Amino acid sequence: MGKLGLWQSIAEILLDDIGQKKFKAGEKLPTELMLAKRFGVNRHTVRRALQHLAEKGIVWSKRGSGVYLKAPPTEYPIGTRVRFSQNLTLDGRLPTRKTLTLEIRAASVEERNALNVVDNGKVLAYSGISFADGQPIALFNSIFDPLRFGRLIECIKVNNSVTKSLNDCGITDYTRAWTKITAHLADPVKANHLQINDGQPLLCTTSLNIAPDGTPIEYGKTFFSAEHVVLSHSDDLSYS
Amino acid sequence: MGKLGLWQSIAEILLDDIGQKKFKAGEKLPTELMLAKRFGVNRHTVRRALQHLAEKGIVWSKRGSGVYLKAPPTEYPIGTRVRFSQNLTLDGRLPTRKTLTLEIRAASVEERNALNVVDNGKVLAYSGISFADGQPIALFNSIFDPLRFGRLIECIKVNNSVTKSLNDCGITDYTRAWTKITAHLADPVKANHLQINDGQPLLCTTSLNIAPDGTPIEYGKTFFSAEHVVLSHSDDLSYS
DNA sequence: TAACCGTAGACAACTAGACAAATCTTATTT
DNA sequence: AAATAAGATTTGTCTAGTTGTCTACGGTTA
Repeated sequence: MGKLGLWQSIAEILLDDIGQKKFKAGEKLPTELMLAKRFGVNRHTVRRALQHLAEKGIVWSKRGSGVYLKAPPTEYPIGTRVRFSQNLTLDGRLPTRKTLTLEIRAASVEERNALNVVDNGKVLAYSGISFADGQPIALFNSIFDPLRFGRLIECIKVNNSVTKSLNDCGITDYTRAWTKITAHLADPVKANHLQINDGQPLLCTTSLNIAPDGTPIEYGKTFFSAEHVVLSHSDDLSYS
Repeated sequence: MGKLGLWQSIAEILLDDIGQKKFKAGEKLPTELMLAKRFGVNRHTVRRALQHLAEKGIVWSKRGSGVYLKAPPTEYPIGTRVRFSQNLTLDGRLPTRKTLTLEIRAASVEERNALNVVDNGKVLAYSGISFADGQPIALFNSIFDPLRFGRLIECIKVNNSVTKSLNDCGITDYTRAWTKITAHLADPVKANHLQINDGQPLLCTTSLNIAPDGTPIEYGKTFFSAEHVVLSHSDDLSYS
């Protein structure tokens, strides 16, 4: 039966260290060279051990920066109670978001078609990263009509919540008109943001939210890390 | 199709933005620091991307001032690959299908939990490939209770239709209780069946169909080629 | 032999920080 | 109102540290 390879032993020791909480979640591990010196092996051997941990989703490495301990690999079923017709909200976990862009800019063709309003070709674009318990799980991109929701920029800066900000702009209710779901491979930039390896699968939802009177409100595109998210849907839920 | 570096991806995204006319000609682009924050990378990486665009004569930079868009943006080719739109509530039920397996076998844990019936641990498993226009679109896998639907094997062989066969077994109506959507990478076997490269993304739906009285009928798992399929969902569709 | 493991080195890609040079903004002075 | 000065911003350049990838080589094992 198997004698343990050197790198497997190292992986186990590292796992042990992690289990004993010698490293905090999200923190940087010692560099490969330091680990190599500590274990008295070649850097490549350490790399192999780290690669193993990365495949198990325990650590995540950022080129030029270091290897980081991932937030606990909790399952993120986006609950069975999620209503597809509304924005997906994470319950039970601490949802946070980080803004990447929040600006009024020219609309792309796609955006122009979705929100047919757009008069002078400008849209309000809000993009960022969604976290659950500190783990990035999605890249979102929301497009609004700046004429109706110009105030939204300031509101979002304060509230950090779209629903609440829309409320401040007089939209008390909106519903999901449709959702399209596709899958893609993560490009390097998205992978970097989501702290996954590039080439990993992403779930992509494209959707349109409309007001009760049918006018489009928000055109959104969201990329979920398939590793962390399961989209679920039930027919017999009531959409209010 | 080599792997893209980070800066190459960023250059591509910027090119995309320019093509989509998100920046006007002669206008200043966001500063390197802003772009770095947006893409979640170091300023130097952004600089590399900008340098590339500068070499292509698309932008020019002025020290102390900023980076400016030079050429009038060329219209971006709206790359719309024609894709199959598949409604979420109608799984894998596509024009032609090819049977891979049709047998009664031991149930997996997952299947046992889904169809809580299963007494002696056996299930009726029906798997195959769905085609559209000769193009393989999805790999489906349906699980039934063999006690209730033992005759299904013969029916399916004749009908080549699940709905019709269930009808022959006395099930005139059934509805989708829930659907879970995930994304995975194609393993070599699945890739081969779907005639795509392995490592390509797959959309995976797991679902349960139930009878009007709530008893589970079919537990299904379908892998769609993300390259060819878009799952879509609208609230205002009538499911009948 | 063939496959695998570990060592070794070189280079590329990315991060990080510091500083210089050019420009822009703003306040102050004339 | 115009010119000037000071400070902040922005791009250019440099050095250093870290991870990713590639090639090569020897030893062990099946």
